[in-house]
Amino acid sequence: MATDDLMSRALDQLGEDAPSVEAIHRLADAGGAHEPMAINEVAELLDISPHTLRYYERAGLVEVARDSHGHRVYHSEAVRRLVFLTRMRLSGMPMRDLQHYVTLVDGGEQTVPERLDMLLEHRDTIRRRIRELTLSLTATEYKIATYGGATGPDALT
Amino acid sequence: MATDDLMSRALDQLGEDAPSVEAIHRLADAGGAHEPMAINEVAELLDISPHTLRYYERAGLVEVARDSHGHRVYHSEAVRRLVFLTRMRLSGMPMRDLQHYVTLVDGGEQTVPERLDMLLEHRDTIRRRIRELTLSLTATEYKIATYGGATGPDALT
DNA sequence: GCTTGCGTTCGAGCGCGCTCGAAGCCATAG
DNA sequence: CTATGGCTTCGAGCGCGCTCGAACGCAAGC
Repeated sequence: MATDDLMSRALDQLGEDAPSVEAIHRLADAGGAHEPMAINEVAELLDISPHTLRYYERAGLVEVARDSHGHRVYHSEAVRRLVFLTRMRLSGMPMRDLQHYVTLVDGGEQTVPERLDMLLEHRDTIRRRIRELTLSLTATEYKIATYGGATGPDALT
Repeated sequence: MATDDLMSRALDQLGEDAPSVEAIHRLADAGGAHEPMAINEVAELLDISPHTLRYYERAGLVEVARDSHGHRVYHSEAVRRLVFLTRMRLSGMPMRDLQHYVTLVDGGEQTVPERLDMLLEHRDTIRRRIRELTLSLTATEYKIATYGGATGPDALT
């Protein structure tokens, strides 16, 4: 009984925003070439503030070129890296780990195995988190469904 | 193609830990009666520290009785509330909101509609977060799968 | 020529959610 | 009888990830 509920709910979550299309679109974005961009454009693209972009640069996550006026110019390589970084941040990877990751990237091909390890571990972390949230979702929906029955089986107040 | 992948992955997430059983178990826990418990027992039950339990109490989230020595005694009502609170915290509800929620509970039956509103909104927040994480998971798995092809379509470095 | 506006650097500050330390009380073990 | 250990209160401190403010530069528009 509950298993079916959980299954259909999971499918609802995946279905509600036509996510496969969006996912493909984002992946395409990540791989595509960009014209050099100004900080505000990148900020809007990634939905973060220019402050945060400067912060990431200070933190050593990405190198950004300057134009003749000292203004930041984000080339496609920087943009692609930032797309990756913001996705990792959004999914909960700590700054620390991202800093370590980029030092690995700078370390060349021989660090590929360790980079893969990090990604595999992060994948598992995301999966755990999704399961955790799915449980909380189930509990919340249960409480919503049974609310008002103070004498009922909820009493979860 | 991608849709099928996403579906089966979602089902995997739900299936990996026999979650329906666990969910039912937790819900049962939440509704069941407990003997009065000491702070350490509650901490272990909820997998949080005694420090955090005292902090929640100071924050006004729960009232806890004392024994003759001034030590905390968690009756089943307090435990049930803490089960709920920690589940909400785990799923990302801010302390602020929980504080507001418990003041509503203290406000009596007439606050039930607002409480329900909060739960509905939180449910939507959890759903959004799950979708967000599912997207990041897809991207991470894609990167893992295509890693090493520096000339390939990934270039997500 | 001056204002407006967007960029720059740097360090400091903030909001959140804990987490800890100091000082003290009480009870049981040796 | 004393020491050990676990509880108490209280306020302070911390780690994270931004977020902001001050002081300044340059360039296009009126």
